[in-house]
Amino acid sequence: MTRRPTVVEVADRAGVSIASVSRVLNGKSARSDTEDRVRAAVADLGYLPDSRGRALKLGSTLQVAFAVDDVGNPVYTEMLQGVEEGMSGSGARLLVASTGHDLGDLVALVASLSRGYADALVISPLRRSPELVQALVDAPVPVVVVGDVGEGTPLDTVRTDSRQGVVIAHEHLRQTGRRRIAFVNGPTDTAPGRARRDGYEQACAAALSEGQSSAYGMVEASDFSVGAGEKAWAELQTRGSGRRPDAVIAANDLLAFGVMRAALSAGLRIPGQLGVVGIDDTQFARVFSPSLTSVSLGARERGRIAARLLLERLEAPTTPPRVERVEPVLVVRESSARATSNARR
Amino acid sequence: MTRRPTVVEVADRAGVSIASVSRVLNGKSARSDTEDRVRAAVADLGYLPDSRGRALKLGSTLQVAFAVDDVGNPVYTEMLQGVEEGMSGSGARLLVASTGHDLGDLVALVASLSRGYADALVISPLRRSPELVQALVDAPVPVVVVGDVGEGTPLDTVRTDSRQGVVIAHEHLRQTGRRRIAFVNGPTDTAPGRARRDGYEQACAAALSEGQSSAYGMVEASDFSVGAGEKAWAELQTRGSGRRPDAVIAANDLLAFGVMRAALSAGLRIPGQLGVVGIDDTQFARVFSPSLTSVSLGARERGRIAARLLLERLEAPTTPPRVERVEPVLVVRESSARATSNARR
DNA sequence: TTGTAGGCGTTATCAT
DNA sequence: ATGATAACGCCTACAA
Repeated sequence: MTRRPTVVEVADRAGVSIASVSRVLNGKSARSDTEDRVRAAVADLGYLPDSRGRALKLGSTLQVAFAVDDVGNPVYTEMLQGVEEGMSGSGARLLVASTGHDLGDLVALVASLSRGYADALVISPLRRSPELVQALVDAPVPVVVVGDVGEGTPLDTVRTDSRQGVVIAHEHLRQTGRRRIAFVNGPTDTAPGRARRDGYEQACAAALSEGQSSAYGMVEASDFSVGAGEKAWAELQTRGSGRRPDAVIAANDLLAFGVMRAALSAGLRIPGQLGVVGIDDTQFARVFSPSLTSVSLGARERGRIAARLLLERLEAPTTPPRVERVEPVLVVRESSARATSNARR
Repeated sequence: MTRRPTVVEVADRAGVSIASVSRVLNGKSARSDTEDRVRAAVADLGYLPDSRGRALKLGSTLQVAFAVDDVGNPVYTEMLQGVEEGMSGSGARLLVASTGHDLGDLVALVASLSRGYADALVISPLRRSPELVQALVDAPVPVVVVGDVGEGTPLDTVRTDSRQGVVIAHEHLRQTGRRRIAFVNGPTDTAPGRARRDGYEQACAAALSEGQSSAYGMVEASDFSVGAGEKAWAELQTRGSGRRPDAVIAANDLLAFGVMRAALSAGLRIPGQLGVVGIDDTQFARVFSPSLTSVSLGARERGRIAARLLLERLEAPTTPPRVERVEPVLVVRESSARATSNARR
């Protein structure tokens, strides 16, 4: 187990100076016989440039950090895959930080970027405190935010319109005949939670102005998980004016899965007695039985776009920040089919 | 946007030498007033040690690479979370490489570790070629393999017994009265594919020796995905001696979800007409409707153990390689309940 | 206890 | 076109 070769050994073996080795390896012009000898020496020794030396000298690491609240949520896995796709070919590696739910951790993470272990950051935060936004703006490396970070914040951003996503879901459910549409939201101290609540309120108001009363009420789950969705369903049972909702919009697919699981366990038929629509259109929405109608927010594409923005930002650090948008798209599946006559009790 | 401070600036401000700064920061003894002044300077300047300089000097990066075939498969997400848990507190960052399905990529990845961008590697390869095993053994950094890498390979390993997992699943299905048990396997050119096939054959043989004929046959899916599971179900329909299987063991949960989706779409009742058991016990097994009986292989725990082995290996590089085992555990849920009389046609 | 100086492996400047 | 040399930021003998 001998030490790894360095430029010095390569130079010795090729009979040239380390400067020539470096030049050849970095594609600067060199006499062809010099180049040949260097390449031969490199091949002989199995030399690979050390990324640590390189990082120190160049001040960049070819690493991008991806920070996310919960890698366990498939929507973030898909976003991760998008980022990976978007960066493939750039030679950059991906550093994944699942920050749990501690907001302080996130701020600390961003601050610690000034240790220089990543050239850039892609972050999709659930909660945005003023401190976090400030930390992102002040970050020592380029940052791309996937999500809502407030108008006018000078950061590259990939946005979608999840408020509108809820509106679309609501319209769809009304079109399938539902009139008592409940909303299972995530925590409203999160950006998506607020946006989606606004969407629900807007949709209910719109329905009312068309003479349709459709609001059943919102229940706020403790987080965006399956378990919280199950609890939210239970809570929904305790309220209500005697009548059950005939449809539920869930703020994301995990909550929707939880609602479906609880409702099906209680013996309800979906979509017969209960229509369900999720948000995110994660990979399991299609698979679940019944398959879940869901509003796609293009997680994978948002990841891809974030990566592209990042690469372009690294090329041109001074161009003004850009905002890219991905439109929500309703994907209709079984869980929201029109309640059939034989589904009536 | 001024440059980040370095030890030099800290030393200047504290009125000491850079050596003293370094010593204080690394917990070596120093006179208390020196220490105070250094700490004050550090705080004033918001100094954070540069990980690049540190990495070059110390020859280590505080980074661990985690390589996996498909981050889209929840079992690997869970393993990732386990690794993250196991490393928390070590201060190490996690570099995630989803290698797709190209084996050459994997070998290249391992080889590129000698660029020194990670101190260690946790890898859970689906396919193991002699080249890959050799690359792992020769890797310039400690490697922990989660999975089967062949007896006697001198590498830290976290194993489970997925062959036994299939046997357990088979026994369980027989106990619930099934007698025509099919096996939907993944590709048999993968290590898990082979182990699970062996388990199925062993289980069928054991049943036969007890006078129970239970073998329905194996179908090999093109990969370990939901879509492949759906196709495998279709293929299963084309064979068979007229009678349908009364149960399916799937080589992992994704395949099981695919089978369930296809079977339910075809109008079959689960578990009434078809019992289904998966492997991995991923987070959605509990959620699916009907919930999926699955053999847990402790993905998260294996990740945690891998991280522990790694940290211990970094402490003591010369101790002999170790093998840790996680036992398969059957988690019984709805999809394999005994076929009830009203479920008979 | 503290400071000086050297080196980790690389790239880049500046002579030649 | 090439080579000697100086950085990048950090840690750590070694000397004082």
